[in-house]
Order: sequence, then C-alpha cells, then structure tokens
Amino acid sequence: MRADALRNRTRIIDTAREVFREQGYDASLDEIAKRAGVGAGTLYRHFPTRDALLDAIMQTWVDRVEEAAEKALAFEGPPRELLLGWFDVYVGLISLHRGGPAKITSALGDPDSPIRTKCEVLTGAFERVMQRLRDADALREGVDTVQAARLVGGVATVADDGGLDAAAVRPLLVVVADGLLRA
Amino acid sequence: MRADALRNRTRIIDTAREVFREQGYDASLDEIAKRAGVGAGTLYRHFPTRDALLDAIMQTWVDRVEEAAEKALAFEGPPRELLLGWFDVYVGLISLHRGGPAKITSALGDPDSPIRTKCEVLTGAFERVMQRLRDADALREGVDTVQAARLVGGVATVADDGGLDAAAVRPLLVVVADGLLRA
DNA sequence: GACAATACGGAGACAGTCTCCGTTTAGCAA
DNA sequence: TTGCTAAACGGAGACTGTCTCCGTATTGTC
Repeated sequence: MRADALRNRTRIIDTAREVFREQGYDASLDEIAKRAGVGAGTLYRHFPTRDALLDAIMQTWVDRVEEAAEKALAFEGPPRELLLGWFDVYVGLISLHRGGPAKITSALGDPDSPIRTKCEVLTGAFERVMQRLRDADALREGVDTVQAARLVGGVATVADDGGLDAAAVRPLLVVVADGLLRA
Repeated sequence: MRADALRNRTRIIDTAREVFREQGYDASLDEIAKRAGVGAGTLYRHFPTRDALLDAIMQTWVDRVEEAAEKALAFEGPPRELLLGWFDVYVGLISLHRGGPAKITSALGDPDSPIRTKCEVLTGAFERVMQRLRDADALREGVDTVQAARLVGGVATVADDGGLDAAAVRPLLVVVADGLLRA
C-alpha cells in the first residue's frame, strides 16, 4: 500500500472514531471525510460501505474484550457475580458508540455480516466465560452462548436507544443472569 | 375537520400502514404521499413528523393489546405458561412492522415521546398481567413492569434487527421469564 | 352565488450518499 | 535526477429523501 494511501486510511479511521463517538453510527460520512481532510471519493475507496468503516474502527477495542474476558475468568467468587461483572463489561464495550449495541447484536450469528470477524471475537470471549460457568455447573440446561449474548445485547440496545443509565440497566441484567443461572 | 381533509387523512394512514409493513418504519414519506395520491405538503400538514404518523397507525392495533391482555388474564394454568403466552403475543404485536420493537421499547417510560399515549396502553396491559402474577405470588421481589417490558422489548428488537424467527426467539423469552419468576 | 376559511400540492431548498473521471503523487528504474 | 506509470486523490454532480412555502383550489356557510 502506498504511503499516502496508508496515511489517509488511518486519518479516516481516527476521525471516524471521533465523529461516531460524538454523533453515533448514523453520522454523515461526508463530514468525516471533510474533517479528515480528504475527499469523499477517498473515503469511499477505502471503505465502500459504512459497515466497512465500522469494522475498521471496532478493531481497536475488540482487543479490549480479550483482556476483559481474561479478567472475568480469573474472578474468584460466586457465579452470579462473575456473570454480572462480565455483562457489565460487555455492555460497556458494545455501547461505546451510539448505535453500537444494535449493530453488533444483530450481526451475531450472521455469517454474511460485514463485521463478522469482530463479532466472532466477541462471541469467543463470551463463550469462554460461559464455559467457565458451565464447568462449575452453574448454568441451566440448554443455555447457549449466542442466546446469552443476544439477551445481553438486547438489554444494551434498549438502554442505548432509550438513554438508560447504568442504574436502570443493572436490574435488567440481573433478570437475565437469574434466568441463565441454575435456580 | 373538512371532509376532504378527513378523506386525505385516512388515505394517508391506510397507505402508510401498507408501506411501513412492506418496507419498515424508515420507508420514504414522499413515497407514501405519492401512493396515497396526495402532495407531500398534505402529508406533512397532517403529520408534521414521522412519529406523528406512526402514532396514528398504532391506534388500530393498540386496541388488540387490550383483548390479548384479557385473554392472558383469563388463562387458567401455571404462571410460567401464562407469562410466556403473554410475551409471545406482546412480541408479535410490537413486531408488526420492521423497526417497531426498537421504536416502541425506547419510548417506554419517556414522558415526552410522541407515541406516549400508545405506550401507556401497552404498559397498562403489561401491568395487569404482571399484577395477576404478583397476586399469585409468582414473581420475584422487586420486579417491576417497565423492566419486564424493556426486557421483552429488547428481545423483540434483537429479533427484528437480526431477522430471528419465532423458534429462535422462544428460548430468549424463556430466560427472561425464568429470571422474573420466583425460583 | 359569493366569500372566507381551510386545505391542497408540488416546486424547490437542503442534506446525505455515492460515483466518475480529470488531476496529482509515490515509487521505481534508468 | 529525471522520467514514467500505476496508484491514489478529490470534488463536482447525480440521485434520493426530508420538509417548507406559497399560489391555487375546495369546502361549507350565509
């Protein structure tokens, strides 16, 4: 890749991250191009669709998921707390930008999603946490990872759309956790 | 209201219902106007915002919620089945048009929402069902109606966004129900 | 039948998406 | 260094959707 192309690419990604954080995932792409100091054509050449740009942005913080999962796995304490702690982190991560929860959760389990690889990292991390609980025989029968991720993603989506704060989200996650854990 | 105004109003509502059903809540309003055989100005005069139009459309089927709640209340059987049956109906109702679950669920508990009155009908029905279970001492402590509606709405939203069918939705609702019901 | 009051409708201003293509630049080879 | 070519740039403009403005038409009343 030519040096100028690479330079523009990173500029676009950085700017997009900033703009998406400020305005959510439906921000104007032309504005992102303008702020990044490139023409619209350049943006669209690098990222033919909005989702392609999204995918590039997610790269950075998908890495954080791994750490968070490790931390959850190392947690010594009751399963309910472990699960709730993980849910909190997960919701925080997918809610970094407005529109994120819906985008990500709807892509779970979709093999054709443009952000598939990123979602696989997420479900991978989720799976490890769930497996840890399964090993401890803490989960009900027939509970599977994608279902759990969808439930938590649903909570995050509702919170995102409705502007709920952490205090309003907590009880919802508690219900989901109680529904997943062995009674 | 003048006769021609009323005629146009109903034409617009009927057309909008049709178009929204076909294309979801983000369909073009100009197309609705065109299909209804009126000018864009006429549509916007009757319904200044997309939400105002939505509100008018919801009227018809909000009525169905009442019946459905009555039916649920009359149900003789285990609380878990009652709750799941109600969830199914509720999800079906708010999912009539694409985009509906997110729209409606994010409006729950928002006193400034343009579809507030419709949401109140929904939560009212939801509340009666929940109260019935509370009377039977079937619910966990501290479970409240809006929380339950948000959870079910979250499931419906995820299903709507991700194109999940009833078979994929069922287990999610089961988890929510188990989380709400006394262990 | 005339005259307000009310309602209509579509042209057009505006904003966002996305493409096309003439211009510029990086990188390499002589 | 210079010259060359493939690669990349960028912005004008076509297109779509939102929403307003205002000249025109219709309704219902006296």
